[in-house]
Amino acid sequence: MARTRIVSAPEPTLRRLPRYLHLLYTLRTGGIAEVSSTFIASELHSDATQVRKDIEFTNIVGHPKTGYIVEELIEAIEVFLSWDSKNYALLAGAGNLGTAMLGYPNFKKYGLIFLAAFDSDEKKIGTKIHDIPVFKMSDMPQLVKEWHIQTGVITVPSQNAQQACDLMVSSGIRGIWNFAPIHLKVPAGVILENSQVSQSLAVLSHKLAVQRGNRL
Amino acid sequence: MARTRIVSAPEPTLRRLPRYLHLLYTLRTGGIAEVSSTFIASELHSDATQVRKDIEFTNIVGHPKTGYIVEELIEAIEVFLSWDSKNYALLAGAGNLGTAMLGYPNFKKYGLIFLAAFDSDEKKIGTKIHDIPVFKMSDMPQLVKEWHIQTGVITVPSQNAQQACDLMVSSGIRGIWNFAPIHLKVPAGVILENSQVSQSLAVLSHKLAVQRGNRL
DNA sequence: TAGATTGTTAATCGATTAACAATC
DNA sequence: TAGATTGTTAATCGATTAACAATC
Repeated sequence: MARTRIVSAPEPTLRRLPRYLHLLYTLRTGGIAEVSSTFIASELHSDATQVRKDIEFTNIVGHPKTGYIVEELIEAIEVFLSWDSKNYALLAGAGNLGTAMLGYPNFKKYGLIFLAAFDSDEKKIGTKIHDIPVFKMSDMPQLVKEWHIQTGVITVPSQNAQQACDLMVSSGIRGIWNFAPIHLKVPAGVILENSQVSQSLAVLSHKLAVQRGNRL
Repeated sequence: MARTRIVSAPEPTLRRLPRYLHLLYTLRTGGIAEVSSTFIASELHSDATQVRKDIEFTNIVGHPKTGYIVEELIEAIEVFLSWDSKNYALLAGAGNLGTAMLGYPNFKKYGLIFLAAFDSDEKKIGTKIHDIPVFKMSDMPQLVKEWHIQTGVITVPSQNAQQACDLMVSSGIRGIWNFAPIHLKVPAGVILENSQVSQSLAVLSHKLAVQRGNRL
């Protein structure tokens, strides 16, 4: 079976696709089989042309008058985001945030499967958190190879983040998802994605301040 | 003292400012008093002109040849993001993620202070999580007024998120920080910021897939 | 001074939005 | 058919990047 070559899309598109997907899941649950870009746009306070442009990247074709088949669209977006196949992951830093990540039920939907956690705390090593075994840091290189882990999640404190990152890189991790509020240095070829709550909070608290200022 | 009116900035700028701030904290800890846009750009793999443009929004003025005073810049960014003043918050949904949020030590730096958590689980109501008391949902309107809470964090499951959101809005919450993977409807005037891990993961897993495709 | 840096204007780039023929 | 929608080209918008005079 010829698999269509996945080409890259602009980041804004990549960030919007999960929003469409969540809406489509709701529609499917409601037994709705077809959906138009107009409807998606009005539900998400977006623009119909933008929705169509975004959908185009997934190589799906719609039908004039009726729109897109919900089931087809779901599958196309899942394939495009690579959420249809398993993405084995490890996590470094089994603290509050790390524990929450290991127990987050939605990751399975996104193909992300945690096989191992790593921590430097002796008391945690050898235990299981949400059914995932915790290992000592030095076990990482071996387990990455044995279990074909390609994604590493960093939930250690800032001051240990670069060290954890370096260990992941030297272990053979291909993509790093960083939750520590610090800029990590990675070699070319390793993909780094920062998910920093501080960025999101900055937008919210600044907007709140502007709003307060406007009502003075 | 005349306080400069805070004007809005583009979202990309707002998202970059915390990155500068984290670097500046590191510099301050290292005893460095001055920094140039060139240096910040090279450290963060960014562009010096962009750094200067971003900094301009904070109304700080630099010095030719030497750059900016680290201490001044830190304060200006903190003021601009409104991280210098207290932002009282509540959280709805004291599960795995909610518990992690309540215990996240960095929020204090960003001015975010949790005064109350809300949950529908009888067993959690009346207890404390990371020193923050857990109330029943129906107590929300009264506590928001009494404690002047203006920010609400949503960490409930998707199917309960809109309900939690509506309760926050009717209680008088001005800004909502949503972690549920669903599109929330809020009235005009209420600020909604989505911090959805799925968006960040979409970027990472798609890039990983493209990289894999390129090496076939 | 010479040279590094800022502040700012102009040029470029890329994403969003508008317009509309093709389709069913 | 009439009318709603797609797919796509063109126009607009806004952010990024380049260029450079002013500054110390």
